[in-house]
Amino acid sequence: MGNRESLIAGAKQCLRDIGYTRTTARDIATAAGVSLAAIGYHFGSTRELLNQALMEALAEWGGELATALQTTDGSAEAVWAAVIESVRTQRPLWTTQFELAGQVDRLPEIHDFLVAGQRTGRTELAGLFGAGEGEEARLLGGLAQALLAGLAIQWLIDPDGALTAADLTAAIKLAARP
Amino acid sequence: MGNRESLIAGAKQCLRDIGYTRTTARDIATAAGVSLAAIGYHFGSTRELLNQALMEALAEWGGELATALQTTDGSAEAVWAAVIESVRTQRPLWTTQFELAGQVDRLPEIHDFLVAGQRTGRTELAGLFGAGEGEEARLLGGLAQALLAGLAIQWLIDPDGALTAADLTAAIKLAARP
DNA sequence: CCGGCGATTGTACAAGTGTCCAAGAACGGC
DNA sequence: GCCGTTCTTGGACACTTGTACAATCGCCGG
Repeated sequence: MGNRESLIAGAKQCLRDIGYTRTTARDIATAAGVSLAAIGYHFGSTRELLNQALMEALAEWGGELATALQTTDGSAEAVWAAVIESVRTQRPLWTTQFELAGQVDRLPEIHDFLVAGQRTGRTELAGLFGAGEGEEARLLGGLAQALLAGLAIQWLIDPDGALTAADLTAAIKLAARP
Repeated sequence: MGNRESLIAGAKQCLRDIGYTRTTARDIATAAGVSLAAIGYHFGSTRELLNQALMEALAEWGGELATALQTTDGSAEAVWAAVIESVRTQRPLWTTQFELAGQVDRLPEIHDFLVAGQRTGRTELAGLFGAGEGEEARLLGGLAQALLAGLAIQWLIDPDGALTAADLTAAIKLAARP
C-alpha cells in the first residue's frame, strides 16, 4: 500500500477516533505510519486530504448503515432497533456525523457532503418503508430521517433515558391519535 | 460591568459565532474587550471560562426556546413551526448544540450539561403536549424531542428538502396507519 | 552501471495557542 | 496622605500546528 493510500486510511481512522475539526496533520501522519511531509506532497494540504477521506468515509459508513437497515424484517420497529444497535457499536461514527452537522455553517466545504448524504438517506429510508416515490415517499422518508437522527442523538447523549425501538413505535401510535 | 462579567458575555458571544471547540482565549478576550491575562485571573483557564459560559448559555437558550414553544396555540403543528422558526432565526445556537453533541465523548466535561438539557427538554415537551407524568409522558416527550432534533438538523443542513410543520403532522398520521 | 525522475523524509519556519509572571493601577479603610 | 488588597495588563514562555524546502531514496530504462 503506497503512502497515498496509507494517508487516506489514516485520515479515516482519525475521523473516527478524533473527529474532523480536531485531527491534526501529525495525527494523520502517525496513524498512517508515514512522514508528515507526505501529506503536502500527495494532497497539497491537510484539509484537502481530510475532505477526500471524509467523502469516502461518509459513503462507506452510509453504505454499511443502509445494508444493516435493509437486513431487518422491514418493520419500523426492527429498523429503529438496527439504528440503536448501530449507535451502540459505532459511536465514533455517529459523533463525527453530528460534529459535522455542527460545523455546517463554519466549514463550507463540507456542506455539500452533508446535503448529499441527507438526501440519499431520505430516499433510501422511504424505499425501505415501502413508499417508492411521490408525496407519500417524501413525507415518510423525511419523518424516518428525522426520527433516525433524533433517536441517535438520544442514544449518544443519554442512553438511560432514550427511547427504545418499541417505545418509539408505541409513541408514534400515541401521537397520531389526538 | 466588571471584567469577569465581560468575559462571560464575550465567551457566550464566541459560543454563538465560533462554536465551542474553535473559540480561542484571544477570541474571548477580544470579544470581551479585556486583556488576555484576565481569563487566567478570573477563571484559571480558558476551558473553565468556556464551560461556565456554556452552562449559562444553555440555560438561557433553553429558556428562550421553551417560552417560544409555550406561546403557541398548543397544537403539535404550531410547535413544529416554532421550532423551525427558531432554527431559521437562531442558526448559530443550533449549530453549536449539534457541535456539542458531536463532542460528547471527546470532551467529557460537557457531557453532564447535555444530559441535563436533554432531560429537562423532554419533560417540558411532554408537558407542552398535555401529558403530565407517567408512561405516556415519557413516550410523548421522547418522541417530541427526537422529532425536534431531527427537524432541526434537516433545516440546518438542507432547508430546501426539509419537512415543514404541516408535512411533519401529516407524516405522523401516515406512519401510524399501516 | 548510471542518469533521471517520482516518491519520501528530516527539518526548519512562521503563525497561533494557553498559561504564567512581574509590574503597575484602582480602590477602600484608616 | 498611606498602605494593603484586589484587579488588570503587557509581555514572555513553551508548545502545537500547517506548510515549505532541500536532501535523500528507490526504481527503471538505457
